[in-house]
Amino acid sequence: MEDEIRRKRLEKIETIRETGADPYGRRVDGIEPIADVLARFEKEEEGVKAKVAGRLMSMRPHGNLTFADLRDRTGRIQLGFHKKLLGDAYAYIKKKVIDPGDIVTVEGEVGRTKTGEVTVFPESYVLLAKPLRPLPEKYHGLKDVELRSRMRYVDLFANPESMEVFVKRTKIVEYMRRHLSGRGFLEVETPMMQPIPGGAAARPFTTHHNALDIDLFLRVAPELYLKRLLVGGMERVFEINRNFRNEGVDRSHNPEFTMLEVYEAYSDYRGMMDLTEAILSGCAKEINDDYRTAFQMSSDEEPVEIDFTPPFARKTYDELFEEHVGFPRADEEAVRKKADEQGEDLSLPVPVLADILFEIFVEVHLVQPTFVYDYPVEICPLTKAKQGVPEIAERFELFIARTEIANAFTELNDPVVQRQRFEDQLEGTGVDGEKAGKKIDEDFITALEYGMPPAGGLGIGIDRVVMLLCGVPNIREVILFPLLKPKETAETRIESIEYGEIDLPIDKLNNAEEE
RNA sequence: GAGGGUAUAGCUCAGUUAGGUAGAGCAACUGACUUUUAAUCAGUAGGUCGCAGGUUCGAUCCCUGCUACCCUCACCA
Repeated sequence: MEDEIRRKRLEKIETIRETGADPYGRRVDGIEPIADVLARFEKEEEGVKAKVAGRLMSMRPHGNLTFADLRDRTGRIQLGFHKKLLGDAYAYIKKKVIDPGDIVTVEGEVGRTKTGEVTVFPESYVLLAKPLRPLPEKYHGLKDVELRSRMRYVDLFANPESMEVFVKRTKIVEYMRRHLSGRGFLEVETPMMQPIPGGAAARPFTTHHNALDIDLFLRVAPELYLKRLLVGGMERVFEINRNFRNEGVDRSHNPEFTMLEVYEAYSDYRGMMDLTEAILSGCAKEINDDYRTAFQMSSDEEPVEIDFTPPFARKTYDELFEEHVGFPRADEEAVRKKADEQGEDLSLPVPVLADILFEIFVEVHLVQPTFVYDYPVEICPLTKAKQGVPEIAERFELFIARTEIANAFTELNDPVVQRQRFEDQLEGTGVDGEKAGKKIDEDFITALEYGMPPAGGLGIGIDRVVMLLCGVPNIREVILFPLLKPKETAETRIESIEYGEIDLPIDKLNNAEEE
């Protein structure tokens, strides 16, 4: 069937070529965005001419008049192809040489139909691209979640609500850039390929540089490089870019994801809290024109209203612990007992056990934006301790809809303490064999030894912010091309075999060139 | 990594109650139609029922394995 459609379309392409026209056109000048045409018509109404281009989305023929929808990036407008206006050229529309899905440009007068719909009545049209494949169902669109991700190019034009999410994503990132630039922050780019992966406790992807013959890691965080920039005197920096973590994939985790990291010299975690609140509330207001947004946290729950109106709730880690676990975190016996009831490994340090309890009993309650601050120092190796309170780290995490959205610290700038923390961390990871072979980033320590100003550091997970502000429950819906396993078909199998065969000669060729 | 679910026409979905090789709408094709907007009307065509085995006289349906995706959990942001 699909082949039959393809064959028919190829025949149509031949028909078009026989007339001397090119079914795959070229540059078109003087195109007006559809939204502008509609706005202009609202004002003038009389004698408005328009030249628009886009994809034909639906065609409704009535003999010598055919209505169609034309869509471009700015909107949709109705076209009324009329034999009286088009003459012989109308035959190609009547004979369906022009199909829904075709990309065309039309020029003509704008008017209203009987029903009052603003419509361009083309006096001429030019075919610019002829699809060989049929459009998805015009009413339901492309529903299949897998197909939508794999064929995002179809999803985008078939499902306006999908397009809307990605446009919003861009606007969210734009807003953040603008907001930070306005405060004098410089956007920078730091290495994605790092010899020592640092800045987060996550398993990295490994790769290899052939010419240098060194192993490299895709970064799990830009943190240690951004702090080097603080040493260098770039006092306010941020980066919005990809991080890579070689871990599980689920509805809130993609192996590559986008983080905003911000560092501000002479500030601290309190400053970062204010900044986070300003960025996120401003973003919500700008994107949705409302501080509130509806979000469905899991498939078996009703959507809840998340309210980004500042100020966000601010509660200490210990305060929330006692409130929801039922006893003070300092009560080590109670912590061990409760952890045991949960079947946790009691050989773990008490602060770690307490943190597990925190995750189980507290996080489910953190639905509205809530800053959780003043963490136990044991679970925050890169953080500066609170003045006069050595067991508390100056750190906060922002939770929204039970999910960690932001994470911030008062940065440690004492090179001796930093080295000690790194070493402790290496020792402490003996439990987890995966992390064996981790190294201390000596160059980062060296940088600190040149003096890093006291600073606040902040990380915000962009994908998750987009999920919240767009009311989308799955991270794949906010990433244009999320990672999917290649679909194994007979075709792809043959391709991989062919690659295997040509791989060798290419290798030999390269070696020959080197010598 | 564990458990549950889904896979039928290009798309959206029925269905085979209990095994006898499938159906609608849209899209396509032919025709009618000058104001529709999920256009309408008449007709035509389109399927290896995810892949590979097994049971059976016979499997899209039952069984086993595999693949992809979704959900829940674990790890993580």
